[in-house]
Amino acid sequence: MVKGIQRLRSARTSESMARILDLSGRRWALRAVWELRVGPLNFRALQAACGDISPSVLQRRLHQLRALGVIEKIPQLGYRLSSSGERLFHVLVMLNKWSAEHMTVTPDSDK
Amino acid sequence: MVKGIQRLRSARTSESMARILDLSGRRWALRAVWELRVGPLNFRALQAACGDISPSVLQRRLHQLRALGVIEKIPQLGYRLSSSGERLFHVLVMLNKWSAEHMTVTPDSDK
DNA sequence: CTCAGCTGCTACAATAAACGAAGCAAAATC
DNA sequence: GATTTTGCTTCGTTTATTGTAGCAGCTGAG
Repeated sequence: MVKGIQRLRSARTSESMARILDLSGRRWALRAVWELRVGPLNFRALQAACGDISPSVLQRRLHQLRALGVIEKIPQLGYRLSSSGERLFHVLVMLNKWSAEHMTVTPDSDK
Repeated sequence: MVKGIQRLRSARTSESMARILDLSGRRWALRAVWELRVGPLNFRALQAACGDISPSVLQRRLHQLRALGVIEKIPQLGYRLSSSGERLFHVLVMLNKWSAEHMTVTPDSDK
């Protein structure tokens, strides 16, 4: 293996980037944000939108997303994206676009 | 709770979107892509870049990312982003931007 | 008012995923 | 040829996710 070359490039991952990448790496986190794109959803509707995920995980994710200010709980309607969440949603729109362009032909295996 | 309203809005999540959201929901998946932004990294360098994650998870993620055509293994240098991966990286650039703008002031709790 | 149904959650046992340390064979370097 | 580096694999432990059940509070119908 060519030596040294791996260490020369840098530009460290920022703290804030590491944080959302971490949250994103938890199951259903981004999916929940994505499902809220249509407008406020209550707990059970959101649960259903994500494909009937376990309420315990959903509850946990909602707490975490609220802690980050991505979503907010509103009295009569359940949960909705905050303005920060709306912007995160914009990113997901790009991800959606990407997925449409690059994941059409892959019924690939896992392992 | 206001009745019925939850069911009126729709626009289902596409299959392809559900797929990357699922992969994204696995730990270190996006982080690995992000770390490869600087250029090819070999296994151990990538492992280190992600903060010395477990090699077993990394190995699994690399397989999954390769299965999706996001990264590719190159003979002497290890792993690098494919052209598809580069585009996914563009999405992550936006996520990075978002994180810089919206995660500066939150040393928030989890649960 | 009363009752059934819906709601937001919580509890908990079971399964799956991630961790982390150790190690190994092959390739690169010395 | 010995040593180091590399890409993994294995495996026992910890942590996360699942799925089912259930409960207390609110809501709307009668």
